[in-house]
Amino acid sequence: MNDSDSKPASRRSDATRTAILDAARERFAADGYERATIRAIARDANIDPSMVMRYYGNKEGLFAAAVAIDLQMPDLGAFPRHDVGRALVTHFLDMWEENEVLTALLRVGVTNQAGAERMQGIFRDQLLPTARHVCPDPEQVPTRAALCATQVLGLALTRYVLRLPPVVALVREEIVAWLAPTLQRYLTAPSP
Amino acid sequence: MNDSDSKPASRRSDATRTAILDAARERFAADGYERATIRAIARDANIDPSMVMRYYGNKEGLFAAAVAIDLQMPDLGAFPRHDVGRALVTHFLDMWEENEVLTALLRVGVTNQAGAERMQGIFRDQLLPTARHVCPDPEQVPTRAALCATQVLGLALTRYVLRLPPVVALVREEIVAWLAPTLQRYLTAPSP
DNA sequence: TACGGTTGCCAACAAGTGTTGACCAACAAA
DNA sequence: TTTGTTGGTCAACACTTGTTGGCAACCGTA
Repeated sequence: MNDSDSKPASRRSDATRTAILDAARERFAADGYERATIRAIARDANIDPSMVMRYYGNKEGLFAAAVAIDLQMPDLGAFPRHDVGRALVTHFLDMWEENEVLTALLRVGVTNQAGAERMQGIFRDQLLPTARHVCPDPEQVPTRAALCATQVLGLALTRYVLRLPPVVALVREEIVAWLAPTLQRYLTAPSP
Repeated sequence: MNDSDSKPASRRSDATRTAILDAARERFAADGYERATIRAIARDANIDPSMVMRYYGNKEGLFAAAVAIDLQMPDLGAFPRHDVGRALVTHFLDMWEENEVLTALLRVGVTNQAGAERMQGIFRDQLLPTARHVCPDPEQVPTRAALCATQVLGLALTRYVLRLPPVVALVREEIVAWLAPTLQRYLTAPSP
């Protein structure tokens, strides 16, 4: 342990490490925290369960390593003001459909305290700063960003987790057309 | 087992039975399906775990008995057409805050297949028929009801489960003021 | 009184969990 | 070669889970 930062220093076991992370992401996304067992993850990664412990300490450490979220929020200030709602929806749809990690975090956030706190952190560090660039009154930023979160997470919940049939049936363009005005209003409309 | 229906036929053990159900509701709401253990529920109800099995067969039976949801949906046709959005939000806020069962079902729906299917059933049998009374085009009813579900469940998720601070901080009037127009549009506005 | 059913507790089972330590094979540096 | 480090497996640990069957106390009825 001489290189404690900046240099990953490729190890011979890197393949195994990433195999574990991949399997973990998949299992956490499909089963949630409790039902995603270390044994099942190890089986998916074709290694022994004890390797998971060696490389990631314990189950919480594995989860922390597997689920690292970067929303890659765009600069909403760069869009025409009347278009930020649409920009937000499309961005979130992109994120969510290319990346099972978001579903994993949502599932875990519901059953696990640490997961819930992680979601709070992502909201605070990634969504809030973005909203700051479009909201008129800085004092209203948390409220408006929170309202956007309710709508976006509600869509993710019903579409990717609960799978309500009519929500699953919606095509991308419909979602954008319906949700964009909602987010637009939450972000920029005068406070009611 | 001679009275298989209609007459509850009060038993001496009724107090225990309802104590179990109460404890079960609380635990399912707080912990979700997997982490709400029968032992913990029995401890809360001050009885032996084996009693739970005797009265409710198994854990799934207990969940089915504990979580029976009646949304008590109002007849939206009785409201002025421009007011159905507001009526929906206030009704759901009432339901959700007086009744921990809804939070229980939401938590379980995320981690348990049977729970998810139960939510789909509630949507189909209780929300859909209500929406039918306000939507112009019957063909659009599922879509519009589904959109309402995304917003309402998103609020419940972020407020009662994830507890995002700015969502928790919202007072009832703010929620109504912000969400009513959204639901109103999802229900009655012309399809975009 | 005796008796059958109900209510309840206790102890145990089998299975599955996260986690640990002993042990072996391959490799790299000396 | 020898030595030390790394990657990996195996078997077991301590514990928790849902679930079961036996047994004692109580009840209303006959």
